[in-house]
Amino acid sequence: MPPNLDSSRAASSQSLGAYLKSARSALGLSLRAVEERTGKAVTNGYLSQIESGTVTQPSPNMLYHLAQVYDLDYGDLLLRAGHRIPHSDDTAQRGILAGFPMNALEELTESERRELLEYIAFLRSRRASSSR
Amino acid sequence: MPPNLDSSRAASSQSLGAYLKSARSALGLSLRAVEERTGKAVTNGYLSQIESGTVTQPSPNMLYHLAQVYDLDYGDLLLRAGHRIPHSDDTAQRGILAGFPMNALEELTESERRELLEYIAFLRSRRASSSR
DNA sequence: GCGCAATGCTTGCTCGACTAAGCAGACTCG
DNA sequence: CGAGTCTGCTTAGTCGAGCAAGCATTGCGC
Repeated sequence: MPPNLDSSRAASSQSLGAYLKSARSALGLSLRAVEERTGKAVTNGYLSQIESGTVTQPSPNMLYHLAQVYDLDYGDLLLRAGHRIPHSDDTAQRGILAGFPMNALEELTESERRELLEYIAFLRSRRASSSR
Repeated sequence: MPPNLDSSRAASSQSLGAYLKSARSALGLSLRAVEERTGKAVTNGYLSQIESGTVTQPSPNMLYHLAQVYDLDYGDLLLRAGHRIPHSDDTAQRGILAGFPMNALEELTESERRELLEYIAFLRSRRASSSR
């Protein structure tokens, strides 16, 4: 559960780093553990910069990954980073979860899920080494 | 109301510039007129870059100003620019299905996704053969 | 014709997000 | 005592957003 759901008028920009740091230590995760769980989307060095305030306004995408790992409210993080968030009404957001048969995942056990994540990480790392 | 509310299956990255350009010409505004109405937040040169596709991912703040001037849906612009938007109703939760961070799936390519499905099939078959 | 303002557009530059690679220190195990 | 690993952290460098200032063209009134 996100400790803070207030959202309208968040605690401005200053606290983002500290907020994320406390969230991480609350989960007892190392910088590299977080990097791992974001699928390398957020590197440990960069996370260190965010927490120390060297980087003050991470991109929405970065914040999204962190929100997932820490189980925090994404919109709240956006606000803390100084981004505007859309006025809530409906909003579509349809095609984002690229057509993937999600029910295929539901039956998996914990350990299987973990294996799967490792496999995804493998896919990602394989691609990372080839392109770019 | 935004002239275009279709949005399910957002055409993502490529169309943002053209979309904004048509929105502007629909209002009969010049680049500098828009710059003026955003309070200089979006300069005419930069807007030209966005419309031509030279800049592909303007920051949320820029998009917000444009949404204001053109009277477009801010969240929709965010999506078209490739930003994630918060699931407003409640919490991130949505991103995790059965304890599985779906965000891990989103960046995969078609072929990778297919590989992944095969791997899931393998997990399932392995379990089936053991017992249960 | 000559200005002159307004149009869209380009271009050199700054600045900050972000990466990749490394660092020193703390800890464990042989 | 190493050798290895894990921790947080730093730093040189790349990349792209965003700006200031200019460009060429069009169209107006004189």
